[in-house]
Amino acid sequence: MSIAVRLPDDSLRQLPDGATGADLAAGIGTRLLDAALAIRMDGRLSDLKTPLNDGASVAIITNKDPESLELIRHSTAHLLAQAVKRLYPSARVGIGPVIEDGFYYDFLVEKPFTPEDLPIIEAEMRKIVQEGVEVVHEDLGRDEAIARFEAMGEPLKVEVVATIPQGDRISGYRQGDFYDLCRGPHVPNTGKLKAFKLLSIAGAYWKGDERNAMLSRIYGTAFHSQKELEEHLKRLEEAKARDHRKLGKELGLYSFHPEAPASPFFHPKGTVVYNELVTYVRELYFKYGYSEVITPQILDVALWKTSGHYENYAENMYFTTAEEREYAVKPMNCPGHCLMFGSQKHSYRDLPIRYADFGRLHRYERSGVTHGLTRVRTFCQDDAHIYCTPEQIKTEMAAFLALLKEVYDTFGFEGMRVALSTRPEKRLGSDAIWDAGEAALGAALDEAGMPYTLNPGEGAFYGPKIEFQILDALKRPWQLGTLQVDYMMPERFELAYTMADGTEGRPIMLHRAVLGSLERFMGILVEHTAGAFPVWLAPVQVAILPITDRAHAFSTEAAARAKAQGLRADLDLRNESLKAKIRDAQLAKVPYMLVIGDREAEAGTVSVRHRHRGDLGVQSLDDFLAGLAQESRERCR
RNA sequence: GCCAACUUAGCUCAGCUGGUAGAGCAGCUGAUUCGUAAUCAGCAGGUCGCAGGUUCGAAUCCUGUAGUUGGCUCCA
Repeated sequence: MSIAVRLPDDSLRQLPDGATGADLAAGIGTRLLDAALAIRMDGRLSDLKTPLNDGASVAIITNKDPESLELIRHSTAHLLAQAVKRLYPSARVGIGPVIEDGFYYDFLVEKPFTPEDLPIIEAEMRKIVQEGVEVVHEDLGRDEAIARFEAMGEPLKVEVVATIPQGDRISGYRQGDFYDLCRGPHVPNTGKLKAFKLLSIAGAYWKGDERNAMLSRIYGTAFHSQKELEEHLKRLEEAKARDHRKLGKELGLYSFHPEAPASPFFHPKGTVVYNELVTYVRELYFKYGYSEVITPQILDVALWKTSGHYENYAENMYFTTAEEREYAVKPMNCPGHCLMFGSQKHSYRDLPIRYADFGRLHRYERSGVTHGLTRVRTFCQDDAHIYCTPEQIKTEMAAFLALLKEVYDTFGFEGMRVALSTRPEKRLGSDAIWDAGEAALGAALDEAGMPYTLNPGEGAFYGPKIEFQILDALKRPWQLGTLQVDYMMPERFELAYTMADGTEGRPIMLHRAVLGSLERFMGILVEHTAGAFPVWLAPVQVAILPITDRAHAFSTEAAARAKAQGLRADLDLRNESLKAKIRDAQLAKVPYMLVIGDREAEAGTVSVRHRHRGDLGVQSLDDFLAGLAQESRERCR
């Protein structure tokens, strides 16, 4: 008996019955057998030693195939578990999946791991690699699997087996003294795992649920080669160097204080950036027909009961009492806007009405989840609420998309992705209303030709939302903009407008933001630009550096003239060498430096240096200032 | 909130197993007047996050507390 399989180049190959992927690879060449990690049979990844089916299409997976990276990481996770079990026999294993840039494995241990354990575990892993332990697949019956893991004293694995749907195949893998429940596939031998590193320790709840036991998680990563691993570690370093918390401190932008946990203090330089962002958004509001409003910070709880926040959002709100009356600090602007809308009669001719509000919001976030500027307890949004008729949703949405694209283009954010978040468990309103809202957003996206993914259950309590995600300079994704339809709040506040036939209609409310929170946006922007803001945002746009005090008079004049044009100039009259002044300006990431010595002071010129492009030569002060003003005005990147 | 780690001068960090706190940079003073990433010298600066405890003695050990950091299912 023999079988035939089809190779990727469409050739057929005859093999004896029962032959495996390894046999196939060996038949083609010993070097291929050596490089082989797994096979893909009829589109499905499988172990190298899987028996081949007659007539199947089979490809040998090696390091060159993209799917092999995941394979290696998964097998490295197992290698980690094996090493841990050898070193700490009492440890119970949880799960060990592959994640974005590596893998993790969770363990139930009496004493959590410490960072000092990592090198020890890693050394044991290398030992197992040296041993070249064979990794063997085994099919298991459900009862057999449960019995086996019970016998092994692995309660978490037993629990996992119980969650595997009836009818699914259950399989285990043996590698020497270690046995694990796993879907696979895996590399055939631990000797194939060459480049890996354990990175960190973290506590993690079993199944991510805080009611469950806390496990000790070890994160690691693996690559095909040491070189790729090192490159990856270098990228991590780069990201660390751009960390907005570090740069914010170094550049004097903002600080945090225990007196106001997770609440930023913007220093003068950070405030310049912040205000420039607001100015920019204001200009766009003018262009796109928004009206800015100002609303109170603290409002009676009665309002929050009307809006539904009291029932659905109270755990994120701050409360306060005065004269025995209970108030809440606003976590959102929308209820205030509804009061304003409702205070006047509106005609269909007035709609849409777009209220924009930079009001300061406070939201209580659990202490463990705050993070620098990106997750804070007080912030402002470039927030606006659009009251419109049902027919106007589509045009409003199209206009919003145009606004969004304009803004993201200004900052150089690319790779926009869109997600539609649907009804959460905790919500207001009937299913019919949610059906309508989700359908309206979906249809609007379809009409705009924007592909999107679904985030089931991630919507706001008052309505579904669209979230817009971009990629920064390091290709990391960030969610910025959002657009939400809300039928509920107009209903609860009994908002109305007079329709053409004289009867009353209920407006639809759209919640939307482009930058999202200004605080968070600033953090993202610091990382995106590595702190080197474009001229229009730079706290100091030009540093004026006299070489000797003979040049002080002209330098002072240059600074005054820059200031007269609305430019932010810093005059460095310190008794320091030019080199030192340049170094300080470079470290402060000032876009332009003007070197002024005797020659320049004499001729009324400046020697221009750019923070990235270096010495740009001499030009007249007027020409330089005109160019700088233009670069700032046009918001060049 | 939970698990773990961290918290020493304005900043970045030393300070071994407990024996009365140190550097660089920044700051201040003075000298130097200099051409594209740090001129030199001197001075000053900390009740070691906070509160208890152990000890003859605590930055160091223990307990509590605050803040920060890494995480808390991209499902065997």
